[in-house]
Amino acid sequence: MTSTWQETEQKIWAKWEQHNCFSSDHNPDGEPYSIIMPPANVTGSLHLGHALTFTIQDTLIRYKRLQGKRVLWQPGTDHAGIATQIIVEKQLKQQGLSRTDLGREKFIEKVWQWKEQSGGQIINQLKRLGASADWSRERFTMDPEANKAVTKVFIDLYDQGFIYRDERLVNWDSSMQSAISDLEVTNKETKGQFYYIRYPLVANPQEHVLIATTRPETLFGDQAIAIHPENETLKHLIGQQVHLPLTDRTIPIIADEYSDPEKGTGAVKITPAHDFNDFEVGKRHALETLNILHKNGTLNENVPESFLGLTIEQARTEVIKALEGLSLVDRIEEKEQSLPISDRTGCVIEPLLTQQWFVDAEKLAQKALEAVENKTTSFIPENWTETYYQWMRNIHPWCISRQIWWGHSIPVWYGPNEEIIVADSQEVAQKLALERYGKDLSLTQDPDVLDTWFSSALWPFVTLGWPNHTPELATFYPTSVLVTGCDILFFWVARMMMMGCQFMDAVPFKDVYIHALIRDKKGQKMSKSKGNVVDPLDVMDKFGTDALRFTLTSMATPGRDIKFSEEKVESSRNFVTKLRNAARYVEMTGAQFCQTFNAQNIQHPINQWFLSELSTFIQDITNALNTYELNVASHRLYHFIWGTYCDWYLELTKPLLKQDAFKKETQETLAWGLRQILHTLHPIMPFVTEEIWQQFLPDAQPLMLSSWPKVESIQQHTPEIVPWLIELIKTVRAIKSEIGIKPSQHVDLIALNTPLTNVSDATSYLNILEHIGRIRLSSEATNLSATMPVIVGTETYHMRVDGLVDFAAEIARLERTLQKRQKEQSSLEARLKNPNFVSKAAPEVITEAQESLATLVSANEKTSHAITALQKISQGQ
RNA sequence: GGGCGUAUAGCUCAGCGGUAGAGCACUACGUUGACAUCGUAGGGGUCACUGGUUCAAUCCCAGUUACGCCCA
Repeated sequence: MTSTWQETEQKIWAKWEQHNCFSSDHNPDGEPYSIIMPPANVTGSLHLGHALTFTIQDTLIRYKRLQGKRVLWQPGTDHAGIATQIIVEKQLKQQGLSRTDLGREKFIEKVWQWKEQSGGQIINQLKRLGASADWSRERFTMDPEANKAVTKVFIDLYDQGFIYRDERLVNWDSSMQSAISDLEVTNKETKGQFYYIRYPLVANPQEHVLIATTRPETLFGDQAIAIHPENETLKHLIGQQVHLPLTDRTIPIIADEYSDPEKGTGAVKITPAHDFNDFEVGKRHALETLNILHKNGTLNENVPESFLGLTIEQARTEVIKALEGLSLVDRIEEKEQSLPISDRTGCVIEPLLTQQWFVDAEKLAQKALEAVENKTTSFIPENWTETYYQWMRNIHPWCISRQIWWGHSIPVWYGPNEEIIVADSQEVAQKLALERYGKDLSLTQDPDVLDTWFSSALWPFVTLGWPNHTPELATFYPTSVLVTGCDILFFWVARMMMMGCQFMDAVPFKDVYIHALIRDKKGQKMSKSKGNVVDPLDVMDKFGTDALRFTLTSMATPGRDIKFSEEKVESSRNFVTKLRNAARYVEMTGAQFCQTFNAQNIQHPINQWFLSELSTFIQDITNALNTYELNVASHRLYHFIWGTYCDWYLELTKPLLKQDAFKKETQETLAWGLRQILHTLHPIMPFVTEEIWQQFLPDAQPLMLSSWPKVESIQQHTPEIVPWLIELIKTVRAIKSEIGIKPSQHVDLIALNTPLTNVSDATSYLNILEHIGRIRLSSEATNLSATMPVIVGTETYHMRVDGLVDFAAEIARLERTLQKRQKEQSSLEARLKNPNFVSKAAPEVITEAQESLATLVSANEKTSHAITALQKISQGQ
């Protein structure tokens, strides 16, 4: 049973492909609607987060396609520089090789080979999920066209002064030996030691300044001791020199507000080349930067020889040992400290002074910031706007160079004295050099590559053909909406905004829909190390893709994380089954999907009632999808299909179909209703809806290319008799259940005054009551003392009960109802008696209150009477 | 330190200025020709706490408590 999903889904997918359903050429005259798919990481495989984000996108795309829009969902993959390089390097390592053994060119070749063979499996997984992107337009961030665009962007930004090279502190991952983004560093709280060290004063070596540090090994790079200028106990030392232990250097004691008198000893060592804060202090006081680390994280020649080549950990132990030998360690305390860890390799990040390329993000951010301020681009939910502002207004220079091999090369060549020549090829660079220096020079290209996000930032327009002026670019840019999780808001969204505003002079998307993140059942983040990862492919195998998709959309409430559990998917799977069974019923009645249905011609109130329910339903779904409320849409679909369509309408049609006069129109309404359900459910559950569609219309064009229902063409008239009928059946069922009569047992209902008296086709209702409610209406006068009261609205009917009946249970039930309603009644009465309410509340609120009070009073009277009557009967027994 | 958020039924979560809803779980009954992956009926909540605004607060405002996420 469970293994059949995959097969059915594959067949449907094949049919879609056969009909070229994914192409963006459909509806050529429609209004353009486009979504850029966040490029999936080539190294990735589908996880639940992907499943959520791509289900949302696919739902929107399918919805808009049905609405007749000209849609483009642009797919692709991302070369994921660091991640991919790490994977390929690992593979090499298994063969006992390193990338340097291969050399750069051979290594890159290997990466391409890997990409062709095992990269991009996620694309097939996305197809399994039903993603209806225009797969013929699939792009890769390392495509030659993309590379040209990246190069052009670099050169243009350089020429316009947005890109510069500088020696600065960067986050250095010493296992990878590359700079990484601040966004790829996580600070982790760990237990560490706080070392109190004495630095002897030059003027009087017997006296010391006590400093506290978590990083004693960086002492060799110290350039000063800082004391807060208003630190009463220590400020007399400012201006003196101290002897830097273990070296023959002396360093000054300076005044700087960075030193917090409350923290540590109030005196803090300043190591500009190895701490971001110290770097700033150093700049303020024109201190030198002395780098003491090799690129692999060991100590370099700027430290005494005995420490040379030690790792940081070793150096820490050795430095403390040496200082203890000199009696310069005052004490060591345990201390919580936050340790910067590389998200990529898990190793400790060192701030390291290196030459890197930077984007002046502050300058580039201006237009991107304004675009959100003036609502050219809006965030959904809105509160992300504040987070975006916060980051954009405090943005740091963006370090875009990486010391790895896999990625877009930096289009820069260096002349003899590291003179910079920016050009899109070696030839051009040589030519420029010749022009500039008047002679042929040997140039070397910058060995670094660009941050992967630099190229992804261009994705919205590069995938559409930029820098060429393609028709796609003209049609689909700016894109309609970007759908993504909040975790890449800064990495990607902000940067696309910057690049789009800069190079297209227009925002890359009008809306940014930020959805929740997925957690496990207990609300914890899913991670391989915790072993709580749920594989969406397993879920799809077990419950079907539609069930997974429906689960995800029904839980996609903006601004709230999703706790994922299998039980929910199970319940969605049951929903799929329910729909299948309903379709089977419709088929069994002989109903067919016909093109000529006209809702206005439908005569029977049951069918009219259903059509009117259907029309508000479609309106609701349309509204919900228009406002990205996929959870609202899902719930409405669930309750309409299960509750209104299956539980009531289908049941009501059973007796109706037996009547020749209404058989045909009932069949038609039934089938047409199902058809509208398929259209509206299709964006969320594409497979089962398509399957049923083709069951009814095997030769038609796929449901995927059909059209969204129009509410105007549906009858809006609501016959009141149907709610009365439903209410009557429900009440009788409740009474039966309460007093222990089997649901299947027929009962007589003495009803003198019903809406049926004025209806021409009363037979059909009597049939319904008989078949669905097991109720026979009777107007025979009878001894009311052997009956149960049945209150429907403001009328009381009498149910004849023979044999053993539990009057007490019914009295209790009625009393429960009465109690609840009386509470409501008195609250309404109190409100209406309150002069403030009557004078201040809105007139329609007052009218509404008066009306509901009147209804309540009447119903409560009926109920009280019924209770009294029952009490009398039971006493008389 | 700055920003954002959450607290509603046993669980997971909707909702909203007019005293509460769903799914799952639970209880009872049930094969009426779509469906037991089901049907019918039912039990279950001081809407975290304290103030304020209002004719009216679960909802708006302020504070408190607890928990989460992001940035520094």
